[in-house]
Amino acid sequence: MADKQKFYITTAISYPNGAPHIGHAYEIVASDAIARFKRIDGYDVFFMTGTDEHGLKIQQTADRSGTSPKAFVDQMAEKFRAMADRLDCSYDRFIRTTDADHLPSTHELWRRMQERGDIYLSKYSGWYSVRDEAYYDESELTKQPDGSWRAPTGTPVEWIEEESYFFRLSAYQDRLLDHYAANPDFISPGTRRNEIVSFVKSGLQDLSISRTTFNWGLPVPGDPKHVMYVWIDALNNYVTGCGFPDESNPRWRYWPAEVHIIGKDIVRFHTVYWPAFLMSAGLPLPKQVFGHGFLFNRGEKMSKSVGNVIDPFDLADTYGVDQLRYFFMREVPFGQDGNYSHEAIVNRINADLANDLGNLAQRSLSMVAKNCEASVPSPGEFTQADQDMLWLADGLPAKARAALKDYALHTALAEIWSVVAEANRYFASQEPWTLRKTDPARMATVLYVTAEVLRAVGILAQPFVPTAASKLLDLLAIPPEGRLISAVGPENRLKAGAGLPQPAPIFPRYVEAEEQ
RNA sequence: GGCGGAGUAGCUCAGUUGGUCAGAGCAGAGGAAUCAUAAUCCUUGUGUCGGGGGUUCAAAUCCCUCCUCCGCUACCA
Repeated sequence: MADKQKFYITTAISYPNGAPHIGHAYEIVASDAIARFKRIDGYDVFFMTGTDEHGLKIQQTADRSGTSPKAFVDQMAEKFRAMADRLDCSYDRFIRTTDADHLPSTHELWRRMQERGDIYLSKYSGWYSVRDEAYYDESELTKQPDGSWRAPTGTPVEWIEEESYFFRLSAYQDRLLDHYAANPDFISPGTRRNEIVSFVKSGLQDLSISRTTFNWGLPVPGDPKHVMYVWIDALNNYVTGCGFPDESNPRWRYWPAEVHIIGKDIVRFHTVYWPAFLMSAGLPLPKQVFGHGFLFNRGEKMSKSVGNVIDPFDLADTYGVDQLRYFFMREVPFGQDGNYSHEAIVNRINADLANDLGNLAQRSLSMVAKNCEASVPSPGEFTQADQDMLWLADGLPAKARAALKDYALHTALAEIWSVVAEANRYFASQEPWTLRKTDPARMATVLYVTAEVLRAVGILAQPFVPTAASKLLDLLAIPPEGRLISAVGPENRLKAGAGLPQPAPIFPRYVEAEEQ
């Protein structure tokens, strides 16, 4: 296994200006499922997530709460890490842009871009709204009766000139377009790709990459009154995590990343700025950037004013971690926006998890426990129905891999659960409870086939519902080494006679509190 | 305004290169069974495939046009 293929996957690093919300949870859970899938599919996976801790807003929030920026982010980063842990996310590194190794790494990136001649000192000027912390184009402004100007948000603006370092982004327009053309999958899904191509074609301006108006950030090498502006600092985390610039670091081999999983709102930064920075620094580009959609609460964007902000910890407590993970990934086509509601989550939990899979495991394994001496039953000759059922289960790895190739997590789950549905049909049509009295040998075969299907389903379900899937595999007495995707299929069938533990439910039904 | 995407059963959506493509899941209705977490199985959809026009022997699937919704259109992440 020394020649395992590597797979490096990242989430965006979160800005810990406020508590983690459902969007953060969604992104990391999906990324985790991909990472877990690749691991059990034989890849050498490096999965990184973390927090982006510099910038004006953090500094201001820290000021407001009467603490230092560092103390503030220390506390906030812990919440994000705790969320990742609570959601069973198997990150290999939780990176923080305040980590000690991020400064030398980012300095080196800067130095290389500077060496390339892509960084120059100039003045950044424009209409700035202090309240919005944003610059606006003159065309966006409206004149007030008193002659002053207002931003589209209604806040006052003033003309600001600020010394700033610039990155020669304009020089990369053609190279970026060439790269998009040569690597059609670089930006995914396709609709995001269209937007970016169109944006780059419309022309690129150089990018302001330093600020002097605040100091909570990484200093610019050789000019410490400047701090590096967000994107240099933030995006660079992806190579810092691999040990950059130390190419002898054992993790350096993970770069370039196979995929950056990010929200659709930051696609541009990851598909225009980031590759341009890397080209400038002479580093290889990530293979793909995948922009997922957003989750809305009954069609409404989550916002504090509407009061529909949902705490991921509460969701996990209410529904269960596996259940929440399953809902996120099954309900929404990955890459598109989706909705969540209590009803939708409960429906998925009860219909798919408790009824379809949980109950299938329970009804079949309890028959095994009662009628087959609590061990894997001995199958007789397989009928056509048995064969068809087994073939469906055996075909799951190929289908799941095909779906994962495009990160179509919802499709992978649909494929797995279609086998579960077929297994319920098989079980009902074979009526093992009748065979128990009329033809016990045939009953054993049916139970064996069903157990085999559960084995395949359990293996494939691990990335999505890790705890429950592992419980299911425990019930089938599958050893750790038998839980890889490669173990699905005829070569590794359950061994008749192997002892099995007492079956126990793997997915409880969700019962409304008032009904209990 | 420009560029792009989408409008298919109550809901969420599949529908490759035009010819069982009019579908799936959920919800609803009826029935069967009782191994099981009152779970499961079977049966059940007359939908103008957004409107109109056109190409074709044949279009949800190609072309034109109109309507509606959405995304992007740079330094807020």
